[in-house]
Amino acid sequence: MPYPSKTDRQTILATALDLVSREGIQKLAIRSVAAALGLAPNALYRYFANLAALEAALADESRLRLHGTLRKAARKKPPEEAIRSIARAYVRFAREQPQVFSLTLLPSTPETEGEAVHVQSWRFVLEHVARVYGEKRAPEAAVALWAFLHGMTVLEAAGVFGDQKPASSFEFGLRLWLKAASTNNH
Amino acid sequence: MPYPSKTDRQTILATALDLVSREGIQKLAIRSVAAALGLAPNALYRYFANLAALEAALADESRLRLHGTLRKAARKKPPEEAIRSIARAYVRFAREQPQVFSLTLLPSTPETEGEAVHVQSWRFVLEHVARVYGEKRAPEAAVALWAFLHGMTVLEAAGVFGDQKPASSFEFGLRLWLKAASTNNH
DNA sequence: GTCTATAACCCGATAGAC
DNA sequence: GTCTATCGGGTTATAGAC
Repeated sequence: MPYPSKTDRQTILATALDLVSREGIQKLAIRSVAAALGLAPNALYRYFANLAALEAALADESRLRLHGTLRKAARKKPPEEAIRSIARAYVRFAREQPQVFSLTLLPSTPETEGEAVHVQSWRFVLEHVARVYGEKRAPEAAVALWAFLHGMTVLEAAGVFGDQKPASSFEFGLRLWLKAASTNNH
Repeated sequence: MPYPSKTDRQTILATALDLVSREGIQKLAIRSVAAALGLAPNALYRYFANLAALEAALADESRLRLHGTLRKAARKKPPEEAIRSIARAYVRFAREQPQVFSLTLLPSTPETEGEAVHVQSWRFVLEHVARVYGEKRAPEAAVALWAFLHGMTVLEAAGVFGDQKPASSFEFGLRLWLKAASTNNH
């Protein structure tokens, strides 16, 4: 009975993401995913054109998860507290799921069906930043904050801080950013 | 005449770094380096225990080059201008030699002969930051600045800004950081 | 110190049967 | 839609000759 499907796109994606989160992106391979699913390697080509397509889909999925985490962190919080919460959630996500987080900036699938997660997520952040920085300066402020947070996660993941978490530097940067918002905005 | 050396550690390192800067880290292999040198692959094992050791040495070398660039940028400049110059040099290095820059945070060779470049470079930055931020708050301020700059380079390299350079966000973040130094420090 | 040869793995992708 | 089998390529690392 070879005909009924043993798998589907979402199952493959979930399995692959699980594999990446445990073994790292460098262990991702058509063969390793197929083995984890108990399938022959070439079965996956029915769902993804090639390895690059699978990676792109994983990147989209990781962005989706990060976006969900940030949304949840900001829900129903006053402007400044929302920013603090988003910032903390971003760093925590990177810390707790480093391998998934590292997929976040990988190329996305070309097809722009509806609206890319990337765009959607960026608008979400922009709206929250605008609440404390004003519409006009929101883009620059948002990029600066994003860069700072992302840099912190990269440096930490690279081990430049040794064993101790750079909590004070995180607070330092965030406070600095928030202070500029409150003193400069009106 | 098989005995006279055809190569040495430094030549291998330079060739490998050249290869990485042109083809990217994923093309680095014992074989590819050997081919670029016109040697048999296993000749390299006389100089490096394995591929990981070669990579670690490359990471050290890339940090050395970055450090040299930053030193040159800061030379004989007044405190605040030195910071601006260092920041610009950091981003420019990442932009002009992205592949070499990406080696910068890779693991270093375990041997701690003398002082690791990493430590030396960090102290250099710290001294310059202390000149504008004071000794006490220098560590946190330096980490925050580093994270911001590094984040900017990573985001840019990932292509999140599309074609345009985020010059205004760079200025925004740097100005914010410098303003906090001048208003808070005395 | 470099050479040739090779062992022992890894991988993506395709062809053709069922 | 999944299977087996295979092509064609990659890699690290080692053995032994010179």
